[in-house]
Amino acid sequence: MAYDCLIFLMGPTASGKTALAAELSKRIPCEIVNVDSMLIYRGMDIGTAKPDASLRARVPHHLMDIRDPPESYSAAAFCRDAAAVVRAIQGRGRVPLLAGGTMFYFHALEHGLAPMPGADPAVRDGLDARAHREGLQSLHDELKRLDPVSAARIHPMDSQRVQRALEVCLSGGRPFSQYQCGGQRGAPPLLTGHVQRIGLDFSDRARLHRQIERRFDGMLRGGLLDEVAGLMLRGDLDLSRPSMRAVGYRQAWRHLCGHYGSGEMRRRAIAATRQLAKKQLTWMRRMRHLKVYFSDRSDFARIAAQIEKNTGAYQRNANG
RNA sequence: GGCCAGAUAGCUCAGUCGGUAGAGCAGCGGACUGAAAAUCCGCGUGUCGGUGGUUCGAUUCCACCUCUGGCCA
Repeated sequence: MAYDCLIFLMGPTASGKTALAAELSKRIPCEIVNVDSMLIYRGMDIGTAKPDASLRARVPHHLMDIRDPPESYSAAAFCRDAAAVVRAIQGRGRVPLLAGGTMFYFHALEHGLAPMPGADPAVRDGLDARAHREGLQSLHDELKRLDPVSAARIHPMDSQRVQRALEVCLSGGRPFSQYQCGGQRGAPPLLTGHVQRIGLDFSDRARLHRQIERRFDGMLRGGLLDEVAGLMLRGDLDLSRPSMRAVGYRQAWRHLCGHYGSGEMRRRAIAATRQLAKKQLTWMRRMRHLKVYFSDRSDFARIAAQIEKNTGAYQRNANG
């Protein structure tokens, strides 16, 4: 037997994705594929609320602990990795359970990324230096010359998008916007099979906020500061690395450097987590065919049973 | 008990020579094509501590009261 389907499980931070994934894995022969840009890092366990060893021993987890903290990753790399892993899981006759909170990765997986030049560290460094010297407006002015369509769409102060667009123009020789339009038309879909999209949220924002606060305090008790102190001791990290911009890690890092006290660190980290959750919810609101459950009003066993039933409908003979 | 300072947005505070007020942070909404836990855009949410007085009009001036700091006893 095999399954011609896969499950997306998404939700803001602290909404209970891991708990529901654990419940699902008891009922459905599945393997979990991480869809979170921070769970990919080895040695970042406490602040990312990585699934514990017992769950990872019971159910195979993919795309977790695949990078060292000084390295970077990307949506495109994720799409390639995830597509391969999903095919392999389907080949083993199991259901891929894609779970995480990086909504851009879910979006890229479903809608594809137009083929175009990838990130080029040398070009980025050059653009960073230029932005520092001449200001962001100057970069945007140059984008206006090279790619007026993108310049009109990207706000001059949006440093990362201005730089990315310029990076593509400079290293690809064609305007960024030209790669974008139509790029994904001819590309084959990354995934095959019916997708069940499950979202988690709280019935009211204040409850999510309380949960975020409780969870961060738990991380502090669990040794978050020791974890970050250990990362600092490596000597090959700084706050410009994507991994060290992670919510909680960034504030702990600054606290350990003496920028502010522990109370201020806690306050800022919790606020940053709330802001992250809010942005995740903004993505979720415009996702189509998403079945959203309220974590604070739901019985995860019951949800899992419902999803198990839906999944059964996509079971087929392996030779059929 | 006396004196002084303060009381304005959820928090920290600015301001109004008398015409009902604005910053930062927090919050809310949005964008998102190889950094996405990133990077941006938009929005001020208010018995100006209470009661009275002066005034056409008081958050602003005056008196008293309450509370919070500080100093003196």
